[in-house]
Amino acid sequence: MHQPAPVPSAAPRRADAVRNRQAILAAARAVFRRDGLAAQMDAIAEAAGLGVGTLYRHFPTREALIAVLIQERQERLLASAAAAARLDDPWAAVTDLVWQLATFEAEDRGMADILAEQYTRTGRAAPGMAALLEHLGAVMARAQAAGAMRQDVSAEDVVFAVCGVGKMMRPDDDPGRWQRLVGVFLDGLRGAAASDRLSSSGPASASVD
Amino acid sequence: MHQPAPVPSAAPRRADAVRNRQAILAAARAVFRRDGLAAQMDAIAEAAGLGVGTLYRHFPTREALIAVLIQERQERLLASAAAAARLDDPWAAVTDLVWQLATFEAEDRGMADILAEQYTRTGRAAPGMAALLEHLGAVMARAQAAGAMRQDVSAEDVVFAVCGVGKMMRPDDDPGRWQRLVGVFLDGLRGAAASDRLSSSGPASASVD
Amino acid sequence: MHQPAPVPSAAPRRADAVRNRQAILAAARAVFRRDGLAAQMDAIAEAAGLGVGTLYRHFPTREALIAVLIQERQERLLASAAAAARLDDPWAAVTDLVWQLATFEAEDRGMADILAEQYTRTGRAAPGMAALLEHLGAVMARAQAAGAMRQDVSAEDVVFAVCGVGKMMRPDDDPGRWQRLVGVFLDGLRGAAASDRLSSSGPASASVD
Amino acid sequence: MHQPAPVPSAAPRRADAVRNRQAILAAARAVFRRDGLAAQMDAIAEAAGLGVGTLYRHFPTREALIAVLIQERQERLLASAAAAARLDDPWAAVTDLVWQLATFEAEDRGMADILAEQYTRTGRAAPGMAALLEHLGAVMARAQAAGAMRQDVSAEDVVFAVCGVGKMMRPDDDPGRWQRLVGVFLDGLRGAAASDRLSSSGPASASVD
DNA sequence: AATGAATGAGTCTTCATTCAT
DNA sequence: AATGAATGAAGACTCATTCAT
Repeated sequence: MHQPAPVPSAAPRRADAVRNRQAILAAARAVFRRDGLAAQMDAIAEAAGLGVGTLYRHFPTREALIAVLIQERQERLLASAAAAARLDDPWAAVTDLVWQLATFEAEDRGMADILAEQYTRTGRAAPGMAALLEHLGAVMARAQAAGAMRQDVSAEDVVFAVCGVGKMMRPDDDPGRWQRLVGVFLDGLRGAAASDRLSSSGPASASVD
Repeated sequence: MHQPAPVPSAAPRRADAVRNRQAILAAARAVFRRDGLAAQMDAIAEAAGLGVGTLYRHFPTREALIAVLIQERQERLLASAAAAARLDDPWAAVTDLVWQLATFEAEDRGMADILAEQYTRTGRAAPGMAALLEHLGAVMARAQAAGAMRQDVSAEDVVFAVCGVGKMMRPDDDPGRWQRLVGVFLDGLRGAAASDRLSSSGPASASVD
Repeated sequence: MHQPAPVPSAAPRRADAVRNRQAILAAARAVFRRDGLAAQMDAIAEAAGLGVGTLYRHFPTREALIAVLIQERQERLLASAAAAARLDDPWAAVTDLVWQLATFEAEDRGMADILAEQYTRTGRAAPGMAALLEHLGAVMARAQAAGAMRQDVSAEDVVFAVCGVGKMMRPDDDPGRWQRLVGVFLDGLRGAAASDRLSSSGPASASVD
Repeated sequence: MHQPAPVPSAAPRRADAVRNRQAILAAARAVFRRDGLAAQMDAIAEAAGLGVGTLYRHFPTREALIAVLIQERQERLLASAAAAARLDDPWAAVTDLVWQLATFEAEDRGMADILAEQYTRTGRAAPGMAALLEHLGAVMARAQAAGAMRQDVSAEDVVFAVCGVGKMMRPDDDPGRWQRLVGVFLDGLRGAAASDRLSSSGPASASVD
């Protein structure tokens, strides 16, 4: 049983490299959460206990680092989303997925900022977001078909709303607030379309550009 | 015997100055909307067709400019809020005020960003926000007393939610989306507390920090 | 008795113009004294109760204003210098002139700064300074011929020394200090050359570039 | 068994860094000497053959750079001052110290400018200056007690006078001038108080503000 | 491969000077 | 002739990124 001669490029000193990569990602999450999007590369490197050079060896660009951060987190989110989609009760699947998403945002507010920012602005987060929207879309379709959910909202709408809540969260806010608001939102989502209700008759004479 | 109108109060050399001040404010709104809070003074000056120096003559500081922007808009908002508070129907007063707020955010998305960002953080917008919260609080208390609205949400909660939607808006989004979402939110807000409902049972096993 | 038809260019509204020019010069003196050389044109204009534009009508340049300031003051100084030069006693003429110069510096420290700065750096103050040096030189020659003063110092040396004291003065210093030091300096100046004295044997082993 | 010299204390990556730090300090001295206090950071960086960023890495602020410059030089000065204070002859100790100070100013005229400017104003150079004044005060007290020096001058007076000379010096002046003037000053300082002498009778009718 | 020093374009802000009113 | 608003070239400082050790 021969081994492939120790290829120099492939995966040398994997232990170190992987450890460092993880350290950087962890530090980046922590620092972004603390300082917001304005966090500096040096701060992240220091938090990781590494030099900036090492950081740049792993991530060629600030943007690249952020992209990976998004990617990583989305993977976890997609897993929960997939799990939620497997629930039997159609409405329960929707609420579960929404709570997962909101909790995800609450767990890492800095990332939530980035996520929302990027999602709506550029398409950086698009691949993962597409998958999320697919799951959510499927689950919502099921609930809407079962008459358990308003017909006039899309998966994009729901993500938009939850990201909005996520963007408003601050590290030391009472988590009760976002939980209350997600509850309100889900309540509004349940039942028939809103067109027959007074409250959603829309902006009266508002001049919407 | 008419005089060539000796302008009464304080308006010296105002033909240009006032025009330029308005040009700067307009440009600032536009640029902040386009570039977010990161917008640069030079960009604003250029957008206004003026030199940076002129910009600094009118607003001594970046912060000062932003503050005035907030101030200006808030005055308009507070007027609508006061009007909404005068409506007879308790629930109508709530929905009207919420729609006013949301429309306000939609009209100037860049400013909405700034407002939301600052509102929760430093309180740069605090004075105006306090007045808004007062109006909203009064209106909500009336609706809640009438049993027309959930008891467990505060005025802050509502502003938080609407600002969240505002922060997500982008200049070329379909306004239908935010209108739909505000409608959903208002629906969720109506009626008794949600504690007896499944949907708002909260994050199941979520690890909320 | 006819008047020359109101020539437009020559000297129109002389009253205003002269008054303004004086106001500017007075303001400049005051402001330079207060803020040092860093004083701004706007500050001077404001102190004069005029717009910057008017200031620039009278003095095309910051430098020009300073030059005139120097000029003006030098004229006064030169008058005292000429008077001192007319004293009978040779040594008294020297001390009187030196005291005049030092007092001049003390009266307007901002100007003293400017004077010293300009004198040694550019030749801006040169014309007036030349006259001053001539007076001082004549007076010193007389004293030196009479054996009442060291032979090895020049008029430039003396001006240099007094300007040095002038540059060190601050608006709220005790005037006693500079008076004491000028006294010391004059004492050192009196009598025969210093080459035969221990104290002025010069820097021992100092490495003077 | 020799080791590859594990440098003992704290000197990581110092080959370049230390060299650059020295280059910056040297450049700063040169540029301040040439341009006075108005010297710009960019000019210093360029003179050092480095980018501005590097300059700011070593000295966080313009002020910090100046402070270090002062500090560095003062240490050398204080050493000479201490040495002068140890001389047996009281008057020789005074003259030696004064010559040291003057030579110090002459060696780095830019720094002399800064020193004098700051000495009387903010006290940026205060700590070192205090030590200098202490040495000088001790030495002067000794000389005055021995009747070798005027009683009515303080250590501050002497520093003031020498700084004045320092401020007037320009890079290409003949060093003979300042040496001559310091000699004159020391001559004036020697012997009894001047109150019985004509020359120091003070400004006759001068209007001292 | 890791380090952190170096880089320099870009940011906010100031101020002497110009110019429309 | 007076005014003060407008101008824009600097100046101090920051920070993502590169590179010598």
